[in-house]
Amino acid sequence: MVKLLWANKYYGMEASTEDKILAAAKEIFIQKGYAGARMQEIADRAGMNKGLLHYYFKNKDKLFSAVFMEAFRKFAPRLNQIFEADMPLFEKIETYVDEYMDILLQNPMIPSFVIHELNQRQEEFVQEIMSNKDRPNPMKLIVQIQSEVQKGNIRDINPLHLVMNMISMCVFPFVASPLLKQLLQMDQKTYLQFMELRKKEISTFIIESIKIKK
Amino acid sequence: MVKLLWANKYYGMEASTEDKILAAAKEIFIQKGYAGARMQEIADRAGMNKGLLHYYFKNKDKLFSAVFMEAFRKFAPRLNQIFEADMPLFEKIETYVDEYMDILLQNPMIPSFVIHELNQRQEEFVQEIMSNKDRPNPMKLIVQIQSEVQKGNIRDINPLHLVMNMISMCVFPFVASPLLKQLLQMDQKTYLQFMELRKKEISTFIIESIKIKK
DNA sequence: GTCTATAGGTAGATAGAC
DNA sequence: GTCTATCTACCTATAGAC
Repeated sequence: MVKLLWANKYYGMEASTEDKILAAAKEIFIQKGYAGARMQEIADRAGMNKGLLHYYFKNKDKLFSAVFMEAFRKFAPRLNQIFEADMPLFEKIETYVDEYMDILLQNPMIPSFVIHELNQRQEEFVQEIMSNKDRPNPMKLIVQIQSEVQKGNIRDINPLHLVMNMISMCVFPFVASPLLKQLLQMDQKTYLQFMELRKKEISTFIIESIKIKK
Repeated sequence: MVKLLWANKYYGMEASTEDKILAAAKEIFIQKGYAGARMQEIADRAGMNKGLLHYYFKNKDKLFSAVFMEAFRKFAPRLNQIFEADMPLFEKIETYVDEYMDILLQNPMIPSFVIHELNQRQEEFVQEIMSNKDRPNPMKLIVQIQSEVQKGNIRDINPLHLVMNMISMCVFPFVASPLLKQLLQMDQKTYLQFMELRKKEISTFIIESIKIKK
């Protein structure tokens, strides 16, 4: 029988064993990291026996890879679409921040997971991951910024730093959320509301910094 | 015999066993995290037997705590000094960015270590850490920004977001360095040079964003 | 204080019944 | 495909010699 991927989600069919494993593994790996995750805990979370994990994914490494690549690919496609869109710069910045923050609000723990696991591994591994076609690739945006600088439409700024600023201001509050929540004395709900308002703040902050003063 | 802490550093005396353990544990824990670190590997790095680690620090948890608290405290004191300094806002921003980036360049792996370990643990643990007198505390800076807004010396901006922007732009490039290095096709040395130049870029970026247009 | 040896527990992975 | 039982390796921690 050909399994339709969307069937489980849209028609209330019980998830396949493989999907249950992946869902459980995602939770545990993202929360505890590769080294801290236990196959037993993933099996418990999936409501099944440990042996089944090995039946479906052979070993911990392969199960982890499946989870990691899915997490890694969650961000790039939509962002690359924006990076490469044919759109005025200020509008593109606003769109980028809005959509990036939306994806982050829906997947708040993925960035720290991906970053930590990339930190753990050798440069060769990172190179392999980043040669994937689904990697983030801001080159088109960098060229567009350079062009706007040359035309005198924005102040003289190094495009690499501008892009790094954009990414940093969006992602860091999610990566460091336990620290920042405690620092600002906010609970989880308040912090998420704060992030929602932050979309507008970041866009304004960037545009005010680069626009030419009249 | 009273041991002088600076003796080992300034007079070339051989480091004490305890200091050797701490130095080795720092390397391993920061590189691999608590869950990924092995007592055996720390002992090997320190050039001694595993049993000695337990003799000096009782267990893995206590050794980790010693390393973690030292790492955590590395940043706060100097930054709090700047946060609370009696200094014009723009000058304070420049000083903050300069000095923060310097500490980061000297300790590039500590932020991802601290952030990951705080992510792993319960809110109670984070609260305990953050009630420490050596915690980062930007309250004075936030008040100062609010005051400058009210006086009309800078544009109307939410001080919490401004502070979050400052921290994000400084720290994130270190936390996500494997990813960003690969994205920008830089080797380690080039990336560090890029970070050195970034000091000026960040200060300018912030000040251009908040200053009143003439 | 420092070492070797080992206890005691837990992890990933496999074998084999159903 | 799914379960139980178990193997083997490894990890933390301790015991005890020197």
